[in-house]
Formats: sequence, structure tokens, C-alpha cells
Amino acid sequence: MTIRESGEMYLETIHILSQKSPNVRSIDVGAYMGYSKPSVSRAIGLLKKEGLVVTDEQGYLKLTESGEKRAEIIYERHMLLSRLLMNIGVDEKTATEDACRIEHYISEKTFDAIKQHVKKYGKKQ
Amino acid sequence: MTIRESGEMYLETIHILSQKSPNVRSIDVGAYMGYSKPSVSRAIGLLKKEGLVVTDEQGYLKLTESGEKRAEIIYERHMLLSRLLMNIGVDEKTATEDACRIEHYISEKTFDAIKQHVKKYGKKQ
DNA sequence: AAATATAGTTAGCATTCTCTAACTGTTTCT
DNA sequence: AGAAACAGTTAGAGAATGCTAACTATATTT
Repeated sequence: MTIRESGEMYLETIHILSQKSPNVRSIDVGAYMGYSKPSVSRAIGLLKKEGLVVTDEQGYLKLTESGEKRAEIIYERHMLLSRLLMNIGVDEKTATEDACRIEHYISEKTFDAIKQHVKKYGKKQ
Repeated sequence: MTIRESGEMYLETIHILSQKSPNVRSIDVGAYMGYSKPSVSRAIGLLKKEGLVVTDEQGYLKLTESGEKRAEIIYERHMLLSRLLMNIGVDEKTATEDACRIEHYISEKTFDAIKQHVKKYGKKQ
């Protein structure tokens, strides 16, 4: 089984929370995403089985190398997408929310085009 | 219960097929979408229950007024999205495919911004 | 130490949406 | 008329992903 939208969201969340503080727990992931503990527990279990997440000695969640790679791809997509939307006039909040929902369904090709576009027309905001 | 991504796709498909020929059957919808007969049967049943689709005297599928309205919204989104993607350099096939996947997740606000953008920078292609 | 709080898991349910298998009913062909 | 083909439905399975209830285990507070 390969990872899907839901799994990508969990990976991205761990990635984001890890930047703020390296000690990320399941409960923090759930709080951030607005999901219940069992939902997170199950999802993290699957990510562990996929070799994308591990828990360190103290029980904190860590992305493995492949998990980190995957999370970064999604996160980059998220950033680029929201920038594209902001470039065409969408406010930041809406851009972020929409980017979050559609980031999982964009092809590599489109993603590349967005990258070029954002590079050309204002990388910031 | 309100309609979701899947239902929107069925509505859009009926809308598209109706433009080519007004006599659309479930089997045509299935063929177009690549779904089995039972999947279509079930989905159309739900759309009928929602009052978005009816069958005429000869058993052909017709969108009701509200179904048509809904289908047009989605179709317009589809067109605008693929134009936006083509505007930033994505080839038509990829743009169409990606638009199809993300059209259901875009907010009204973002959609308005895309509309403005497409109006300004090349409405065609 | 006992009580409480916090984190995580297990079990089981619900929804959405696909599928195959098998049935019904209606045309169409020979 | 009988066989075959085609369209549609019913029954039931199964994957993905959320939930609540209830449990375990550990840490903290009194």
C-alpha cells in the first residue's frame, strides 16, 4: 500500500511541528490537525509500517529519511501553491487553506510549471 | 446529506455528455468515467434522491434545474482552472487532468481570483 | 501512597465510494 | 420463438479514514 492524501497530511504536520520544536508527540499532531487521538494513533502506525516515521528513545515522533523527503516535497508544494494563489490575488489565509486541500492532487508537470511561474512573478507573497 | 466530490463528477459528466448528445444513459456515464455499472447506478440513485437528476420517459438521464446549475458551476471551475494552468505553461492534457482532480476543493474566493486572472491574461487556451 | 491527569492504544462503528457476481428486463438477431 | 446482447439493479465485499468509548501506562500532584 502506498501513502495517500491523509498520510501526506500527517507527514507534513510532523514536519511543520518539528521545525518549531523537535519533540513532537501524537497528541500535538492531533491538536494541530483537529483529529482525535485514535485517528492519529492509527495513522502514525501506518506511517511507521511504511518506514516513514519512527519514535525516538523518549517516544517523540521523527521522520525517517524517506519520510522527511516526502514531507518536504509536500511542504514545498504547499508553499508554491499558496504563493501562486496569492500571486493571482487570493488572500493569505484562503490561499493557505486551499493549497492545503489541493496540494495532494497536483501532477509533477503542473508543479514544475508553478515553480517556474512563482520564480518569475514574485517569489515572495 | 449534501453532494460530494464523487457526485459532482457524475453531474459534470452528464453535463458534458448531454452537450454532445442529449440522450445520455448510465452506461455512457460509466464508460466516460471508467466506472462499473453498479457504481454508476448507485451514484445516479443518490443524485436522483437529491433532486439533481431525473430520467425522462425514454429512460435517458436529465439534469434538473438545480442539477444543471450545480454542474455548470463545476464545469466552469474546470474550464477556468485548466486555463489558469495552461496560462502558466502546463500542457492541455495535464491541465485538464489536474483541473479535474482539484476543481472540487477550491474555495469561492480563490475561484473568483482565478476568474479575474484568466480574464486579464488570455481567456483563450 | 493514593488520586488525578496525560498520552497512547484497542475495539468497534460510520461514511464514502469503489468493485464483482448475479439477477432482471428489454431489444435485437437468426 | 429462442438465443444473444445490452442496460440496469441488487447484494455484498472491501479500502480509506474519520469517530467514541474504554482501556493501559506513565507522570504529576496532594
